[in-house]
Amino acid sequence: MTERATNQKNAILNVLKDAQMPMGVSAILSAGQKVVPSLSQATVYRVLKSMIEKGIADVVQLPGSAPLYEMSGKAHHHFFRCRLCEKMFEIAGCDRFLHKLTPKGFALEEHEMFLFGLCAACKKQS
Amino acid sequence: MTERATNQKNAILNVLKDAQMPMGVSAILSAGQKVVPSLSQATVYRVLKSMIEKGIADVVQLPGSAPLYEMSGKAHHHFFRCRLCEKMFEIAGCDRFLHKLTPKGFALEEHEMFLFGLCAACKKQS
DNA sequence: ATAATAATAAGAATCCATTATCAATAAGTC
DNA sequence: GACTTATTGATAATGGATTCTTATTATTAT
Repeated sequence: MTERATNQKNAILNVLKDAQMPMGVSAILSAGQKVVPSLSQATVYRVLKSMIEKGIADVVQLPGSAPLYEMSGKAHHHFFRCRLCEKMFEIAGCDRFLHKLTPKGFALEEHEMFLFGLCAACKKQS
Repeated sequence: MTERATNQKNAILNVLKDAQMPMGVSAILSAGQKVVPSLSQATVYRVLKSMIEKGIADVVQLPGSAPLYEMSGKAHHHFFRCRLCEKMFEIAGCDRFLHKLTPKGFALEEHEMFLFGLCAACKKQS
């Protein structure tokens, strides 16, 4: 038989679609359980894996943390994470800078970049 | 009593001093065992931890990999890792670019950056 | 040299993220 | 509705990195 549509898959898909930032497995699990209370961690891992294989979702690897997940299809971007509220903000426009940093004769193929600090809201309060 | 000088500590220190790039625990262990054959993994962890606390060594966290270690005291820098020979090359001069990417009102405090691709030598051969 | 004890080696234990197992459940076909 | 089997839930198992334990070794003060 072919692949089946399930409430669990839909729940996880919608969680990621509604997310304002990349989410980790445990956050996806909690959010998904609000829709499908029985949702289990194993299913989150299974469904995420399948979504990534299909190209529906992408992995975001922060240094020293477990991977986060987001819907794919966004333009290339990076993240600024606020140290206080922990929100993540998308950053674009890296490429024109990075090539200038690449040594002569080198071929730049991929890159990772993360900015950390205070977002505008948290900066005001401090 | 006070801290003692040991061959193990010296070996690990020298391994890091001689290193041309950040090293992982297992690489440090192998290199150290050439000087002190009995050197154990636990000691590498213990000594590295102590070196970091003292500010002698720094941790380099690549996304999705175990941490690497290097001597501290270097000017701020990042790395370009060649996908073929796996060597790492230091990259400097990021700051002037990164502030331009930071949104208005945000305070940029820290950042991580990694470049991947081909180094000049490997690019020639391919 | 000797004694006191910091440091080590070896391996067991822990921790965390992820994967595997398998009986129970439920989507899709008839 | 009944059947086939993909999917799930619960939990055990795994893998890798790191820390703990303990008897042994080796540094340093005396």
